[in-house]
Amino acid sequence: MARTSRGRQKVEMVKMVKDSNRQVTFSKRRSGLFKKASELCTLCGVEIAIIVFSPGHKVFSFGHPSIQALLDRFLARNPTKLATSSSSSSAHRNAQVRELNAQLTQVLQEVEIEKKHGEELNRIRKISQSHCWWEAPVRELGLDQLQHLKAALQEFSKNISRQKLFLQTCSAPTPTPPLQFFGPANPAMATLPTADNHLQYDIKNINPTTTTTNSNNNLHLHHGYGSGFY
Amino acid sequence: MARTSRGRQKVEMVKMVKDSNRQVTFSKRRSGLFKKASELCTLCGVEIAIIVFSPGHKVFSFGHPSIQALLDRFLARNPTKLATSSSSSSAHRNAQVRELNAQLTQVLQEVEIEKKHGEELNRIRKISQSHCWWEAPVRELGLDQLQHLKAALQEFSKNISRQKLFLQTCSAPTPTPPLQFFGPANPAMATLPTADNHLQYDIKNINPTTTTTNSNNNLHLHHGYGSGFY
DNA sequence: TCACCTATATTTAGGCA
DNA sequence: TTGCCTAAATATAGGTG
Repeated sequence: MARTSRGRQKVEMVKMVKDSNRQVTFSKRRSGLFKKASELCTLCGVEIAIIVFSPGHKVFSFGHPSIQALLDRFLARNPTKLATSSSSSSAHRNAQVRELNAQLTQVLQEVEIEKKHGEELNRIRKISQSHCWWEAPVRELGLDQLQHLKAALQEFSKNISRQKLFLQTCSAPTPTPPLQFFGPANPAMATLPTADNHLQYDIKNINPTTTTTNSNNNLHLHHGYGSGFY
Repeated sequence: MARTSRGRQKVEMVKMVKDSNRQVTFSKRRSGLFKKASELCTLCGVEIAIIVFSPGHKVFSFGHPSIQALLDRFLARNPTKLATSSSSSSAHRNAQVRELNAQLTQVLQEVEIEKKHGEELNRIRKISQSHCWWEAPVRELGLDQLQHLKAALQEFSKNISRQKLFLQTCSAPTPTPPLQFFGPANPAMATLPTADNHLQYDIKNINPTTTTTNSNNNLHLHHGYGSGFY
């Protein structure tokens, strides 16, 4: 087995840059957090409420025995000083809310567009990289690829030599010779593999022993939690 | 000293019977929970509020950026049927407006980030293309570049041959031979870009870490939390 | 209650399905 | 999104001061 996993990686305590990563990490760690909370509930018989506003504008909450009850108790102890200024008329108020809603919708659309843009660029970059697979360390290429590569490069080398001779002979601003690097003109190149069959060497990992940790679960039942409304 | 510690013991997920143990465990696990929460805040840029009623009838709370704000937002989304409905309508209204404002601000920030991201990707792409000049048709290359390229590729060709031989000799799943394509050994290649200077922009490593856990370091600053009043 | 120690028990990052 | 996998990073039980 060719070292399938590098195991858990250390991660800097900085906001994760990549959106997908952040999402996955959020998901995993949120469930971890809620699990810890539920364990604390059962082990120590305490009451806990957790509210999380996700990056995706969702609300997740955990509460034992009930969020509402806990919030009520908490608010009773720490009276909120909600701004009861009642500054403007009801109509004005409604207008404000509608305005904010409109802005929010619009901006959310912008976010969507920008995200698509970003993903598109990432995609392009990835393609561009896979197009440049020979840039990767040789050790990552398969034997077939290496043979192809060798043949192609020798052919190419000859072409280059000719080209160089041609240029030296002419000594004039290059008049666009009929040569292309990796163009379809070169049959050796036409069959070059693309970067994604690296894994030929992988040995199928068949692990009959299901001794892995996950067979016995649900020791600690999660006290009802779920995403909030809206 | 004979066996000072038996290490961490497994504990049943039931309420701990011994009072002192329960206290200690509560203390430890509460701080662990808050730490996890703060990590989640930092890593994923989310907002979290936690309220814990301890077995000793105390209240501990964690909140980033502020419990009050988070509770307001939560209550704005999940209208409570609090008995104290006296000022409820106006207060609730205010909470709603604040919620919308908060969302709006957050989303505007995201737009900014996404835009920067997009620009950054464009920039990288441009650089990457200019660095990948050998990908372009040969006709577009200058003499210097061609000579460079020829030398580099011939060297590479030799590497490939060696590599191939190695593989044929071994006939075993490649145990990572000590050969690299663009290693520093080849001076012609030394100036060629390696594929991984794309991401420089997101490496802001500010970590004065002292890795030992003992030194009481605030690596991940806990967004102000502490015991609530009473 | 908190800090520190050791030796384990858990969690989880990054890949993959 | 969720679940599974591996290997490494953390958390933490139990003990001591």
